[in-house]
Amino acid sequence: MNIIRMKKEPILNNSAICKGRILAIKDTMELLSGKWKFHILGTLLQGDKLRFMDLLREVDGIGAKMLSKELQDMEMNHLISRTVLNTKPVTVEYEMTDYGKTLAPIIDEIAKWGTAYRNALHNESGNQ
Amino acid sequence: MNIIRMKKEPILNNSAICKGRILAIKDTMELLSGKWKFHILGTLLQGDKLRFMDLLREVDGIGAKMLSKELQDMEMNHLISRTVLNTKPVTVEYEMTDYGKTLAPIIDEIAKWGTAYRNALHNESGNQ
DNA sequence: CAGGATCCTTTACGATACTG
DNA sequence: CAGTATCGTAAAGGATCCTG
Repeated sequence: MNIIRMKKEPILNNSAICKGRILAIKDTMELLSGKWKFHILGTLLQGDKLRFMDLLREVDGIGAKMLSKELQDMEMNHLISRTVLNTKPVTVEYEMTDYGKTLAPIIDEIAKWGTAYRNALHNESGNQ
Repeated sequence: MNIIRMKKEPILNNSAICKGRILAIKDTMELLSGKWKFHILGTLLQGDKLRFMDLLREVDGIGAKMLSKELQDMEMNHLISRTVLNTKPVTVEYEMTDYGKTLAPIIDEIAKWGTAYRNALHNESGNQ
């Protein structure tokens, strides 16, 4: 016996109106999740090639394991590139890809916000 | 004997030039860390007040526990406000504070990037 | 409805060693 | 130098039940 099921469309209430935007945010943050991605990207975006040890020093507080993992992660997503040089011992350079550089506006906004508003907490008025 | 020491300035190589910027990024991300903050903020920024259950539905995938925790966290940082209404049973509304709304440019950039570039991965040229 | 309490599983993260 | 391996802690995340 074939029971015909009403093809129940997903309810499109107000919630769904700007769903694309929310999906876009989710998508982006999937690439940038984790405690260190923005920090690393901010560092790589301000100059050029950096070696592993450079990053270990510049990204304050990160350990080798996390740095390694985050770099691999972002390399897989084509945000940064990894170049091994024929020196001895080997030198490895990391830098932003062109694709990764398109993240600059995001990082810039974050840096700008941090500069402008972090101190705003001090003179808290009745800002609720 | 006074040995005149060259007043060795702390080495200001490229690393230190934009240190403030990096600190600003770290600061900002401290407020926005976690898997769900951007998602929740993006949702709250696109409309007005939302109740707990609304957010539970809109923020796709989050559970009650995490939502509760993230909301408390952001309320503590004055990014959002929580209002309890005298209904029965109680209604609780969340919305962005004026301070929280200053995050809009960041969220916008993230949403914009997600919309523009998430599909870029499909037609990968030799972008390396 | 808006959550908190409890329990349990899975990642995330960190410190310390060790290798090519 | 540029990592990996190993181990241990902390936080994320889910399920279920409970309360005002």
